[in-house]
Formats: sequence, C-alpha cells, structure tokens
Amino acid sequence: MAAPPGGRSTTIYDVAKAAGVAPSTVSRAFSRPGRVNAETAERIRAVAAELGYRANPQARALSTTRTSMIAVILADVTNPVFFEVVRGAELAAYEAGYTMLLAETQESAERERAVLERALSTVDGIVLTSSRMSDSAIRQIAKVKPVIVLNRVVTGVPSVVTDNLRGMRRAAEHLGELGHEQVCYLAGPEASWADGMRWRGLREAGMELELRVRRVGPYPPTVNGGVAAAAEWARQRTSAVVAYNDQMAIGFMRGVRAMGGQVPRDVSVVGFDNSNLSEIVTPALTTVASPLHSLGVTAARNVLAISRGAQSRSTEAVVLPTKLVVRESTSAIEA
Amino acid sequence: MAAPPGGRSTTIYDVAKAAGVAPSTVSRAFSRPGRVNAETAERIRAVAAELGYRANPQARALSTTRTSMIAVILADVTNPVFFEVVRGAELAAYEAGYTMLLAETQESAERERAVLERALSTVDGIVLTSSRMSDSAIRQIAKVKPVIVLNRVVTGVPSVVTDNLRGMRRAAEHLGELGHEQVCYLAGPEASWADGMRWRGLREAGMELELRVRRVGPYPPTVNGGVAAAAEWARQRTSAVVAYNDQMAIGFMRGVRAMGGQVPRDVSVVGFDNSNLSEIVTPALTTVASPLHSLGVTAARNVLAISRGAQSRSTEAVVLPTKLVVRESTSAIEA
DNA sequence: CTGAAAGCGCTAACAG
DNA sequence: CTGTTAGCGCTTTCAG
Repeated sequence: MAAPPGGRSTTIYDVAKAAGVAPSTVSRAFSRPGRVNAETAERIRAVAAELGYRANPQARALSTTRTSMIAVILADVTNPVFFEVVRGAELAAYEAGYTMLLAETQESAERERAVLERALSTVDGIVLTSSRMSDSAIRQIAKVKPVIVLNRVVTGVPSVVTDNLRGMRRAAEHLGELGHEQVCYLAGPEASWADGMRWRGLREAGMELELRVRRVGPYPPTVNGGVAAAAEWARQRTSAVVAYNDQMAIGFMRGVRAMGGQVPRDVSVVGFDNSNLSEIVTPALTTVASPLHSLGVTAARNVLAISRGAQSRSTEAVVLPTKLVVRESTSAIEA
Repeated sequence: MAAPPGGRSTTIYDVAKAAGVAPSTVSRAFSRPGRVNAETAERIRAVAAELGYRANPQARALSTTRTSMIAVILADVTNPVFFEVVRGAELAAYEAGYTMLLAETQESAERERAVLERALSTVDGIVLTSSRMSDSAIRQIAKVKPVIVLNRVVTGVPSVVTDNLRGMRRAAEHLGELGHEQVCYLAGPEASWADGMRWRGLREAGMELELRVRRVGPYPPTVNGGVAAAAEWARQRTSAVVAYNDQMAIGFMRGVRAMGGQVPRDVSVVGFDNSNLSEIVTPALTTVASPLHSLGVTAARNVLAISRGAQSRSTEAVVLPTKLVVRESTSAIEA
C-alpha cells in the first residue's frame, strides 16, 4: 500500500510501446515539443499521463549533463544571516527556471566533503557559503562544477563578497561623529576571511579618523562568543565596540547587562550583517547591513551563468555595498 | 581557469585504462573492496586518486536505484519551527550514512511540484513537511518513492505527527488550574490538519473541564496573523487565549501591547510548538512543546526504513507526545 | 578473483 | 517528422 522500495516505475519505453512510436519520439515530445507532429505529441502526452509516466531527470542528466538544479551549501540552516541569502538565491534560481537545493554541513569539513561528493553530480552549480574547506579543495571542486564562493576570496574561483572595508569605515565614521575616540573590535573566527577584512577595515579607518582601535578575541561568531568577549573587554573598557557580527554584538550586550552595565549609556555597540535579530533585540542594534539578499541573487545568477558557459567568467570577486543602519545601541559620548 | 561548463571529468574507464584492469574491476574496487585482490585494489585506488577520479553517484543510482540521499521538503526555511525538525532529520540521516538535502517551496503548491519533480529521482526518500499538495497528489508521489508526511495524516501514506489532542488538553488544564473560565482559540490556516486537531483538542478539553471555548480566525500562522487575531479578540475579550502556534501567540501579545494591554495581567496566552522564539520574547511564552527533534529523527528513520524495504510499513500515523512548558505569559486570574 | 557483455532511462546524431 | 543506433558512467550478471 505504501511506497515501493524497488518498484520500477514507468519508463519512456513503456510509453513508446503503448503509444506505438519510437522511444526517441517520446523523448522529443517532452523536450522539444516543436519537433514532433502535434497530434502524435498529443497522443503521447495522453498515454504518458495515463501510465503515470514521470521523466527521470537524473537519467536525462547523464546524457545532457544538466539537471536544472543548483545547490547552496551552508554551515547552519539555523543561522539567521543565511535567511536572506537563501531567499535571494532561491529567487534567482526560480526566475531562471532552476530549482535550488540546500545542504547543511554542521560546521564540519568532513560533512561538507560528504555532501559535496554526493550532491555534486546532481546539480549544475554550487554556491559555497561559509565553507570550511581549504582553498585548494575548493579549487578542486570548481574544476569539476561551476562554483561561486560567498564572502571569501579563493584565487581562481569566482566569488561575491560584502564590502567589508567600506562597511567598517562607515561604522568608524559613525562612532567618530558621536564623539568616540576609542573602539574595541570583537574578533570572530581567526581563519575567517571576512574577519580579516573587517578588522583591517576598522583599523585602517581608525588611523585616518584618529580613533584608537584595539581588539579582543578571537571568539566564536555566536551569541555566547559575544558574552565571552564582553568579559575580556571589561578588563580594559572602551566607550565603543564593533563586533564581527550581529550575534556577537547581541551576546556582548547581554554580557554587559549581566555585569550591570547599560547599552548604549556605558558603551555603544555596532554589529555587522543586519540579520533579522538586530531589530528584535533590546536595545535594537546599530549595525552594518550586509547585502544579504543581493549576495544570494548574485551568487545564484553567476553560478548559472557559468554553468551556461558564460565567457568572461572573471575571477575577480564581485563586491557588493553595505549600508549602515543606525538604531538604538549607539549614542553620543557624554562630555 | 574557472569551472568547465561541460568539462568531462574522469570516469571509471580512464581509471581502468590507466590501471590496466577492466572497468568492472574498478567498480568493484570501490563498491565491494572484499571481492578484489588487495594489491589490485590498492593500485586502482592510487591511480584513481592521482587522476582525481570522483564517482558519479547519479550514474551509479541509475543501476542501483539508491543515492544515499533523502530530501526534506519544507515551506519556509526561515520558520524557526523547522529548525529542530531539520536538525533531527539530518542527525538520523547522518547516522545512517545518508546525506540530507533541503528544498523550500515558498508555500506554493506549484513550486512544491517542481521541486519534487526534479528532486524525486535524486533521493531515496522524501520527508514532506507542511505540504500544500492534495492528499491524492501525495499518495501519487508515495507510490514512486518512500514518503513520510509530517504533522498531517494522509490515508495510505505513513506519517508522524504531534499529539495535538493531548497537547491542547494540557493547555486547557493549565488554564483551568489558574482559574480561567473562558478561552479563545486563535485559529491558523483553515486547510491545515494540525489546526483542525488543535481546535478539536481544545474544544473537547473545554467541555470536560467546563471551560467556555470560542475561536477567532482563521489567520495566517505568522506573527502578523497573531496581530490581526488580537484585533478580533479585542471585540469580545476572554481572560485567556491559546494560539495555533508560537508565532501567532507572539503576534497576539504584540497586538495586545499595542492596544495598551499587558500580558499576562490582562490576558494569559499559550502558544504551540515551543520554537526557539518562545523563550526569547518578552514575556517568555508559555507553550505546548511539539516534539520537534523527534519528529525529524523519526521521520527520517522511517523513510529510510521504507527505502530499505521495511516490511511492516504500517500506515498508522506515529504520534509523538507533547509537553507543556510554563513560562511567563500565563498567570492566575485575579478574584 | 577478473574480464566481457548487457543494461539502468534518457538523449543525440544520423538516416530516411 | 520519425525511426535507428549509439552512448552518458556505473553496476551487474555470467563466464572463465
């Protein structure tokens, strides 16, 4: 009554026989309706419908090498930062007539390999988000299938990234305008390309704007990481703090509150990403908005373009602009 | 330099030739290492590694009909209710040596069909969450591939569901103990099986416990839906409210606050699911906890069991127990 | 233990 | 417009 484990389903041959035509004709009736007699096509459709025929896309892929699917690989489906990215990618895929699949790696390189190994052949392209793999492993994959890397630069592999430098600069300017003279960076994962860029961006801006900059960390890019960072920061306070991302900023605020402090009265805090949490939290978080949606759209479009044989698949990273969103977690310094 | 759109990758034949053996031997060396001379196998592995050979799971699937992947289809990856379900399913899949793929349908039946059409042949089984398809369409799919339906009962298709009846009963008991004599149900989507069960559970419990029960709605099962429900509720207030799910409960609280009311002083509210939002929100939400994680684990395990030819794939729904989690949004009624 | 041959379901190239 | 003939990359008989 339920599902047949090995139930052989209707094939193109069954339909061909039932309709009294050659298999290739059936195939054509589905893939190039124009190239087949209207009546014949109609009959074939009818027979197919009656027999409950469903094309097997994977078998088709074996000869066409196209599956009309792309995969987005991410470390953690639960991380709100990915929501808009996924939405964007799905939108772009849908518009192009593709289906987007998602695979989670649980932050594990081993799992990422396993996923890739299996999913690779079922899709026409891959968007790699927060990959744990080495640059060379990624290059390896990119040799086999179109790959776009998100928020990381891997030589030889096309990528699309957030403009971390300018984003951090805006954060620094904002703090400067509010009268802050020192700022502490709460560092995220050491190995992270984004962390490197954000720290560099803040440092460079600090030099120009005469803002004293120091850093604590690295910490995991999570709420708990932020709490931990608060403890370290407390040993040598600054009037302002910029976190690697929103989650850390939120954790930091929680940590400050736990120590009896208040945000922004005692310390101004700026996050990064503008994930959906940043406006839910109290006080609402001032943050550098990453172009999450466009990141997803662009990545998906580009991977499809490559898959369709785009010529100038330059290896230059596409960099997308950020925007500072001022909310309640930052305030002018008291004289 | 980048990815080859049509770059033919190393096949089993290349390896066979390079290693000086028959293709079938290479195949065996990978799938049944025991059945091939140890040295030969070693040599083959070496050659394969050197050539960067990667098996094509889809081609393999064509003859074996197994891909070692399962798919979980859901309406909205962004919905926190699914987080634990996905986690559970992924865990069960991983433990069984399978890879889990996720596909989003954006609440659209059309998209759901498209996804299924394409993904169906690339996986060994499907877990259908919040499906928009008709019972018969689902039965159709289940005829072709192992399917488990989550939180919905479709005759002839195995499913695993939350014990909505008992869950609602517990909610009612809790409210009764607090002295409430009337409760309003904020209805979710009309077509939803879960909504039907929850409403029925509350009504039945109400009769036994002498709790006057009424309902408003239906509304979309979202925060905004809850806000809307609050407006309708306000026209004829009750001292307690039970929402179809947490999101609606949260929206309801927001609505009440906007009208100048306070929770739980003016109205006690109970949610359903215990999604991760329920403890973040203020006041923290009293809610009926769905067995989210187990739902995912059980669904994945069962779909795999069927796929491996489980015999007694009974069509009875597996029902998993709920648990009432009391937080701050409910309080005793003032005399 | 290993090779040869056939075939999974579908498309593509070539004749008619 | 349609039939025939080869394969796509891999596994699986069936011999040896």
